[in-house]
This record gives sequence, structure tokens and C-alpha cells, in this order.
Amino acid sequence: MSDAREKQRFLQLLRERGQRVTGERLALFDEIFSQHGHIDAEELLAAMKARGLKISRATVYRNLDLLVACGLARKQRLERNRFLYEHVHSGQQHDHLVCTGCGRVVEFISPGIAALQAEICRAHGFVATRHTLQIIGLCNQCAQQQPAKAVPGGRTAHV
Amino acid sequence: MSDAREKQRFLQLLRERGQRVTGERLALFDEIFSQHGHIDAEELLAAMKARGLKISRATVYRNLDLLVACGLARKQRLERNRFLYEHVHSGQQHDHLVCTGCGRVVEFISPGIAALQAEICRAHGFVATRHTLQIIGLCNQCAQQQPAKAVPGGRTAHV
DNA sequence: CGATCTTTTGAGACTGCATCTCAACAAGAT
DNA sequence: ATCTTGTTGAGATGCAGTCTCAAAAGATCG
Repeated sequence: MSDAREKQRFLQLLRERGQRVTGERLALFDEIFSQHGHIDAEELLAAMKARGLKISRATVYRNLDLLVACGLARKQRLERNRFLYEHVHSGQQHDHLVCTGCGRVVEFISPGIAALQAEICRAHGFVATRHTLQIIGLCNQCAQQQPAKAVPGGRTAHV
Repeated sequence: MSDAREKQRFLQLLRERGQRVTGERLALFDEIFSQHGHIDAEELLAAMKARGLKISRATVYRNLDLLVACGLARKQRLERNRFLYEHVHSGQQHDHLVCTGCGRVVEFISPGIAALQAEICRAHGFVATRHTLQIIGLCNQCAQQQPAKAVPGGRTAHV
């Protein structure tokens, strides 16, 4: 766990901002940094309650936003109706492959795409603060299970 | 207006699917194809009501999804809490620069990025059906108005 | 054209995620 | 220990989107 470093930074940022170090904040920090990947606010809330912590929904949402504001977490809207949060590791911004079959989310990093993005911004005089890139489709396994991916025709569900 | 061609296609698709050609569907089609850019469902509903059409929220949502299923429109989740819809022009998939200052959305196309994405999918054995790429930041004008973009520090709003 | 069958619509209830409210609480300063 | 002020919790509220079901309107056929 090299989270200690991040935690120090968190405490420091709180002090700089004149904000308080509360049990809830530390617990939330621990929870999100113990997660290996992405998690949404409701899951986080449930996980914390499951391990006996008393914390309210409002506090979870508030402090997730706080972590984001501190640059310690990232908030992304993926498919469907939810934000996903993930703790920031080493400042590397990455992008996502989202499988519509199993819901799995795989990260990837592409310096080439990043470079092209920078170029596009330059061309438009646009000052980027961040970006989100998701490639939606089927992962290896799911693609094999549904080989004949017919046109979503007929009177079947409107996805 | 080269929408006539698209409209024929829409009518044809409806028949193929055994679905009905209703006044509401045609009206919605006209509305979204008369829009030059992106629009969300609520705006669309409001716009249609404003011009005296009687149509319900449920119908708007249902038929937007239908247009998407027909490949005539695209649905994207951008920032904040809304889906944006846009009619598909010439099948060109494009990406978006989203200005947090004025809310403007500018489209761009980058074959280079598309190629890199394809490569990434290949490397992961991922079968992509689509993607969304947004670059969030400040457009030319807004960037000049807020030159000293300080760190979002202090006790100001948690964005 | 009118009867019939089936899809579609509309109004409003409902859902789920997220935010807001405000009194009670607790962290940090003195 | 006390005081000040940021923070919390419970529930209300907001909002986008979905669902329900009876009524209305396409399509089909005689």
C-alpha cells in the first residue's frame, strides 16, 4: 500500500483549504483507495455500511466531490445512469473500454491519441482541462459468446 | 433540405419492422432533423410543445430511442445530467469539444484517433460498436476571458 | 368504407441517482 | 473546557428517464 503518500497529501490539502479532517473523510478515502478499479457512489456507500461504518449518502457524495476537487479521484460518466469514481494513480490519465456484455471496464493508455487530442485543441484554440474517451463494445469473451451479432432489428427491445 | 432521403429511409425502416407511421413520429423526426446540432430530450419536448404540437414526454423518449435504433440519430451522454441527441449526417462519426465556460459543443473528426482506437481494440480483442470522446475545457473566447485560471482551491464551490 | 386487430399514445405515477436543507454534532483554535 | 464554524445525517427535494394502462389511432382485410 503506497496509499500513505496520497493520504498525507489529502490531509495537507484539507488543512490548506481550512477544511476538517473527519472520521468520515478518512474512512471514505480508505474505501476508495482500497478499491482496485472503478466504483460508483451507491456501491461505495453500500460497501461502507456493509463493514459497519455509519455514514450517510450525502456525506459520501459530498466527499467524493471533495476528493475530485483535490485531484485525488476522478469522476466519469460512463454508460447508463451512473458516475463512476476511481482514485487517481500516479496522475496517468487513461481511457476506457466498456463491455456492454458483461459490464466490465478495461483501462488503456494511448500516448498517440493524447498527442492527437492536443493537436486538435491547438487547431481550435481550445484549452483542454481533461477528456473522456470510451470505446463501447464487446470484450473478447462476450464477443465469442454472441458471434452472430445481428442487426438489432424487429420488435425486440429498443436498447 | 436533403432530409427527404433520410425520411424515406425512416419510413421504410418502420415498415420493415412492422411499426407504424404516426404523426408523432414524423413530427419528432422533423424536429430533430431541423436542429442543426445537439439537443436533449427535454429541450426537444419543449420545442415541440412551443410550436403547438401535442406530444407527451414518454413519446419523445420512446421515439428518440427508436431513431437511435434505426441508426438515424445518435445518443450521447455529455457533461452534467443529460443525454444529447443529434441526427446522423452521412454516417460520419465525430467527437466533441465541450466548453465549460459557455456550454458550446464543437464537433471534430480525427481519422488518426479513429485509427488508433481501432488498433487498441485489436490489441485487446475488443469488438467496438461505437465510442465517445469528449475533450472538456475552455473554448477560444472563454479562455481569453478567464486568463488566470487558478487552481480551483479554497472554500469555493466543489465542482 | 367500416370492422377488427394491434401498435402507439398520453397522463401521471414511479424509479434511481444526486443534491439540498437544516438542526445536531464535532474538529480545531484559544 | 469552551467556543466557533465546518461537517454530518435523515429525509425532503429535484430531475431525467421509464413504466403503466386505458384510450386513441394505424394498418389490414373483407
